Amino acid sequence: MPKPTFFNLPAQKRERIIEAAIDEFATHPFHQARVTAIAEQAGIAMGSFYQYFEDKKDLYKHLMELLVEKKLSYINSDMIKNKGKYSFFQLLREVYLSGFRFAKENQRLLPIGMMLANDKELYQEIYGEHEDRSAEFFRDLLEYGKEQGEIDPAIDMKVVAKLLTGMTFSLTDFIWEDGKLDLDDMEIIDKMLYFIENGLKKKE
Amino acid sequence: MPKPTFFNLPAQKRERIIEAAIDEFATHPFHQARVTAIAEQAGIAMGSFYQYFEDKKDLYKHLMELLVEKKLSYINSDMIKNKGKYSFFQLLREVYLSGFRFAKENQRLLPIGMMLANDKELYQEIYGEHEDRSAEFFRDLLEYGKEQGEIDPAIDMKVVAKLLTGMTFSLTDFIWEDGKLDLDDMEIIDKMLYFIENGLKKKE
Amino acid sequence: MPKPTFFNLPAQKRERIIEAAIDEFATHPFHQARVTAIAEQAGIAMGSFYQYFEDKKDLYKHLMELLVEKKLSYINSDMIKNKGKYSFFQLLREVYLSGFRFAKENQRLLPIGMMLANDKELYQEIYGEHEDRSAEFFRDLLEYGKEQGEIDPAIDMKVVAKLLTGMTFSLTDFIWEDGKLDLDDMEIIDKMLYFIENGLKKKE
Amino acid sequence: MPKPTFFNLPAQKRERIIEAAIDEFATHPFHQARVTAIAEQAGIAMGSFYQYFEDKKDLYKHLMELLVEKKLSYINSDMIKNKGKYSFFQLLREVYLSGFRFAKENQRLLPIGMMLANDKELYQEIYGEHEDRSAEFFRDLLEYGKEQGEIDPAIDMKVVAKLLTGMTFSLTDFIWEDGKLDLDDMEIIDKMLYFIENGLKKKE
DNA sequence: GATGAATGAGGTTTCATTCAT
DNA sequence: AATGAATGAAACCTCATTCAT
Repeated sequence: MPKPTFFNLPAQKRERIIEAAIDEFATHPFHQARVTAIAEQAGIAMGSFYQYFEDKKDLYKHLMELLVEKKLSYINSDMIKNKGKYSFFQLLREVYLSGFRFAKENQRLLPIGMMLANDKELYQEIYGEHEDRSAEFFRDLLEYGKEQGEIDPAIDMKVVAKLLTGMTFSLTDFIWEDGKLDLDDMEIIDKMLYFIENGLKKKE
Repeated sequence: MPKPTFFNLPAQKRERIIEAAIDEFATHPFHQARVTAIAEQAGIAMGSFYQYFEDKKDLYKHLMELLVEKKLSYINSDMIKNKGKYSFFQLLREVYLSGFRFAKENQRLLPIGMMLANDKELYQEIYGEHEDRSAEFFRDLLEYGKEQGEIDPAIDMKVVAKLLTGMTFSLTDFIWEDGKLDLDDMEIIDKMLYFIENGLKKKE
Repeated sequence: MPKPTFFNLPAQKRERIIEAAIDEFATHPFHQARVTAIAEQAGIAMGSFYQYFEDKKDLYKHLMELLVEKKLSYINSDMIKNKGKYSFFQLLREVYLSGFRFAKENQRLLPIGMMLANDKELYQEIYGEHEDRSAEFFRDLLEYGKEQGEIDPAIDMKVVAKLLTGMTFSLTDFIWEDGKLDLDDMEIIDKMLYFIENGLKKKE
Repeated sequence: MPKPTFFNLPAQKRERIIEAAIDEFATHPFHQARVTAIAEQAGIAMGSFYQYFEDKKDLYKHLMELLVEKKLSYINSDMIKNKGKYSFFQLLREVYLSGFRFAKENQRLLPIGMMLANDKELYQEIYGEHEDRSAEFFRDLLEYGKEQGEIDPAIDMKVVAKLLTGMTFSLTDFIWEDGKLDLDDMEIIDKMLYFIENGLKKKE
């Protein structure tokens, strides 16, 4: 929760600060990231920084919120809201697709999330104890697929929810290690789904 | 590479140092880990540390090598060497099983690998540019499965290799977040393989 | 000296500022006291503060003057003015009594004076080089007592003046450490004077 | 409690540090005193300071202990131990005399104690809640005087103990404001005691 | 006159690494 | 080879004061 001062800032300046922060946090793990560098790069005085934010962590948390918000905006929420009209596999495709699109268009942001994911101590401070949101999301989705009778009942929901989560990370990795793959978005997603679909769908 | 002095140390002392290092690196990201803490915990003088290692990173690299070595020792290498006698899915099962066993018996080590995986800067310094060993390994394995005619030819090797890698991370996560799953080892692995097998195997 | 702006302020606002200042200076030594805290508590903007006062010290000095003024108002000035009609010991009693009453009714203010008394650097800046007003006051009083023939001529004026001063501090301390003494005002004063009187009065 | 490192230092260096600390703390209230200044003046690196002391407060506490220790060494402990052989007033004289001697020979140290006495917050952190040691000491002494039948029974012990304490402060003040008094030590003490003795002694 | 953002010097503390014994 | 003290570059953060509206 940045201080009110921050939100009263002219949008342009606010943006400059956020950009600078992203640059720094994307290239350095939290404890290695320097407030000084951010202030400098944003063109503000050290003192001003602390007029906007409680401290380094405060800015970091804010950044995380922005990212989540941004990521959510990539999901075709129409589709999700009207679940009923779509098959489980269509929905899954949409989810992966949006994740992929987001990652592709915001490559700079990827490391930040990745780093946080691995600094458990920090992660807890920010999101509290509560468990992996991603896995939870997939479990709901799977549950839906089951209800629709699209999923092989022999499948273990818990295990697969976790696996699907792991796969999104793999997806991100493709982009991160960029250039090593010459397929276009749809293709990757479809190849992936082909595999998943076969793995999950009800056998007749 | 640690200095010769290190290897001349009585095994017991060497071990104490390694243990101390593991403790520290398992609980703190590289830059946050303190050499002082390691030396203290190992019961050696600060000065001695630098008689054994070039610097902090030197010790870290060494640690990584030890871990890889240890992990490899968990693989039923017999099976792998005599690939020919086994089906692709049997081999895959063996791979996951050994990975799982290692993780379960060395929970303390998991965070270290995880953290490294996400500090790309550090990762490169240690492993150079060369790409993900894990994915490479799976691609070889998949290739073998294809040759054996066990895998659906419509499957994209590159993509799936990456996915299989991602899944091993998910596996590790199960253990890390410990206690949240009430299945025993085999069961988890088998549920996972059931999904994978359906996804990959040749349709008739 | 506060700027004219300050004195043009509506009395109520002026008071709010003074109260806030007292609160801050009573709980923190001068250098530790924060202008920000005062402004905040008084409900004025940081910038306004500097429209009223030259700087932190300016406000502080002003505060001191107010306190002295307030303290003086506790003395039964009638009695002092008409010295001639009273015995030295009656006057002394009056002096201690008024000091005590002031302290008791303005406990909040005590620490401020105490702190200043011990920050010589600050003290000088405020009161200049000139010596302890309190001791001076007592010396005059003693002189009077001597003239009246009430005081043992063997007594050294300078020394005792200082001692009487020290005693007023002790008095203040009683109140500060509040509750540790179960006598009422008069009683304390009288017990104290009993001692002093015996110490000073002319032997026959 | 400075770190062991500090006590392992060559006496000379240790002393240089202590001297530097005294210089700084004698001229600035605790929060205003700068570690940098101390290190510089002592001729050690900033880092070294923190190898010797936990932090600024750690050094400060240590200093206080040294001072108390030093002050105690000024008391003619023989006399105190063999109370029985001396009259109350002789003992009192000894106490004031030693306090005076200490103050006179360690003028530099006086402000430190004074400042601490008025930073209640700090005082508590160092000496805990427990009440004024000085007053306690005098109460014991007075009790002794009473038992010996030397003190006017009408005297209130609590009140006078506090007053005697206040007087020691006055004494210190004489020295602090140095040069303003042209009597020699004994004389001051004796003049003071003359007053006190008359105040306290049993009337016949 | 009022506001509140902007500034930046300055302070404490941490820690990897070097040095001298 | 072992020790442990010495070093000093940063890093974060605070706050009195100035500035621009």
